[in-house]
Amino acid sequence: MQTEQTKMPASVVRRLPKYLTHTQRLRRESVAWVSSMELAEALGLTSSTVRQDLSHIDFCGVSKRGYSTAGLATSLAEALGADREVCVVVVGAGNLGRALVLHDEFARQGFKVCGVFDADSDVVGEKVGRLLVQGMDRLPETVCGKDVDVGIIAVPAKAAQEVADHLILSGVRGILNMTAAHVVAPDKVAVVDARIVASLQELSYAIKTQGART
Amino acid sequence: MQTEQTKMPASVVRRLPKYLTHTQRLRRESVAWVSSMELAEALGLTSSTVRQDLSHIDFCGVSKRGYSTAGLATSLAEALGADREVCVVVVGAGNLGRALVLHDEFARQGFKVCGVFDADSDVVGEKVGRLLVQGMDRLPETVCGKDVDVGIIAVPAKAAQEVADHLILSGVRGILNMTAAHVVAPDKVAVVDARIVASLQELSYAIKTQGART
DNA sequence: TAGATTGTTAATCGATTAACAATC
DNA sequence: TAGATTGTTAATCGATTAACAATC
Repeated sequence: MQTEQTKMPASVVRRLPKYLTHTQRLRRESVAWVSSMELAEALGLTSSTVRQDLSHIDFCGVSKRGYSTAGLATSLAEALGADREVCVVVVGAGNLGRALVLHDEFARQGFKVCGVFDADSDVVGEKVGRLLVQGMDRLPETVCGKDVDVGIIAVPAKAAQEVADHLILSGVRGILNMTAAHVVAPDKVAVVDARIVASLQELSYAIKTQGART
Repeated sequence: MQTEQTKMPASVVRRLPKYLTHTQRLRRESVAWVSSMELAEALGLTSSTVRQDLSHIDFCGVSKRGYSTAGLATSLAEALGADREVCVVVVGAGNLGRALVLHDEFARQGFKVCGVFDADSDVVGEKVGRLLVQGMDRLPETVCGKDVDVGIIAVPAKAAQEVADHLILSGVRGILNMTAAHVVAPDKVAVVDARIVASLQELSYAIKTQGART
């Protein structure tokens, strides 16, 4: 059981969203209890890994019954910081950027898109959902004024670092990088890569080696 | 140096796209040689990890000079299967699906979108770029007829498994899952999660614990 | 040549799995 | 109660890092 001061291992943090998503679904289906074995089965893990992972959050299971889905969902959300609204901005109003602004799943999981920006003055002023595309010069005031924690980079790869630098100067504390480029940031700004093309390349490798010995 | 029969560790495969992207960029910038230290520096790794990783591909560096960017890019592409065109289909013609169909980066890295599908008959027939949205019943013939290796799931999370089952039956060998739901597939079909929302939740955790001891 | 950098072996570190006492 | 399931400790496994001989 985790005291608020220590960080969980990254490997554990990366699995927590899966537990959360699945537990929320069980709740919607009115399932009240779930065991480590059932979670493992559903998510392709071992029950041992599940119990180890859940021992990091501030929540206890019950012998012979497992974990209450209500309590588990709440604790997981709290552990991840998914119990509060997180404001994000999207930089890049191309196809991908627009899709992210309009992505329903974000709002449903507590991520609110508070602004969309583009360097191209031709698209500045266009409407994306309820938002207007703004010029990059407006980024700092939006980040400060609306308490934006996260910036999403959805521009061509070659502009990724430049956009990251803008976001960092504007004061975001986390960056979601949708490009294939590596982005450098100071320690105080967390960077996570979404790696869409890289994921396809992983698949390409997996397909190529299907049948080869492990 | 890797013989074609053994698979590389997943941890290595996940880093190869980063080496490839960076090396391609160096080539564009007319940089002919790169050392393991330079690669490590640029990508946030150690030079030891870089040398270990590159020892898995069929390519040798040169003492005192490092790796030829031309040779490295070619070998990495070959190792990943990125030297041939991979046909993909996108299932889901919502905002995200459409954005992926139109995503320039795919074509540039050798992924060709050969079809886009949706279960909603209202959007079937609409145009996305040069493609028409097709009904789900057309999926099997497209996958077979056009030798499609990969299906991308870009539908609401609750329909993810159903779409995965369609793709599997149609004969794809890999699935890129853009939803938060876990997707189950037989061993012969590789699944990679893009985890956009999960990545935001990772960031949310990182932000929440910024300043906490590691 | 001297010095820099590779490829590889050995050491360390961390993550996963197994095992089991505690418990409801 | 008996049996199932947790939380945790110990064992295993794999990934990363360090070290260094070989080499250009």
